[in-house]
Amino acid sequence: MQLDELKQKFEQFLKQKGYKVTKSRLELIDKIASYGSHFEIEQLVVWVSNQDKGVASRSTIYRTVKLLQEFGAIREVIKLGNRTIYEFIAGKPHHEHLICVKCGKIIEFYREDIEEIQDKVCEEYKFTPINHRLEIFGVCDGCSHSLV
Amino acid sequence: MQLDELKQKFEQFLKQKGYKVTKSRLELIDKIASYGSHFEIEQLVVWVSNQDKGVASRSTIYRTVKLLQEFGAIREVIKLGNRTIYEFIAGKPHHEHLICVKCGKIIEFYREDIEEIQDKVCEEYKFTPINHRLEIFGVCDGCSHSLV
DNA sequence: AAATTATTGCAAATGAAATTCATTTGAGCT
DNA sequence: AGCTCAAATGAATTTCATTTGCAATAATTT
Repeated sequence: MQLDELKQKFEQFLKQKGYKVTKSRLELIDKIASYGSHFEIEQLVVWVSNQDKGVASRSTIYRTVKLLQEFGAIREVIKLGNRTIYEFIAGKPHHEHLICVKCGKIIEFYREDIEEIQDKVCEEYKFTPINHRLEIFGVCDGCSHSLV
Repeated sequence: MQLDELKQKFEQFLKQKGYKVTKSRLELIDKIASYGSHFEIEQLVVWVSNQDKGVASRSTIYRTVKLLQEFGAIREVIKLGNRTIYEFIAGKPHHEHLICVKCGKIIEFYREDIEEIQDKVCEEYKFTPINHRLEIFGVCDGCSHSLV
């Protein structure tokens, strides 16, 4: 999906919810999209506030991230200790994560068969799934060869 | 595994690490074991402090939960928002969770095939897994019939 | 039993996230 | 364009879970 298209959809979403289309909100989509796929809010705050003009304050960033989650462009993907890592998922197919506990590297993968098994499990328990998250913590190839 | 056996192993663990075997530590294992399989630290703090004698203070509980994680008797299983739900896993086989977002009910399940697929994925990425967590959020059978 | 070292409990500090509130801005209306 | 009003913003403050510093205490070591 094109970023412009996404922004249009976000505008629609906002209007439909009775929210307002503001500069901050639209600019934040840009910023988040160009930040890279995974981010933590506090990093984003620092990064955004170091940019030319103040796109948005810390509170607005927190609020907008929530909105974007509601909209579905963003997802909380990794929760490790007290850190929350978000991911920009707009238009991206669903996937899971391998997280290197040494260097923090994040590897994405997708397995249709895991999805299918989950569906079966949910059916079995008459459970209606909304979303899921599979986090595999471990050591990546690079780190397993390093001596540190 | 018997609780006494577990406590013995925990003592060994402490000694081997150069930590001390204290009353609080041993009593906290008892308390956690009898609390039920899933718990949040704050609940535990309240529950424990309402018991006869003060087994341990809030800080000691936090510190001991960390120790027990290191020892392997406890695991952080669900992270939702800013809540962390722990599980007493000593001697329990590995499993994943379905979490009802309406009533908070937690259903455990285990699928050998999911484990196998994960191993394959890790092999593919030359990733050495340490642990993993699959959380499926959704609505349980009971809640999907309720009108609330 | 004295010496050594880790643990405890309290209070204070931390840090992420939410919230308050005065001010500003967007959207609809004329 | 100007008016109105509800919603959004920014700055500061608060909340809440978790962590930490430190003096007192308890567990090991000798």
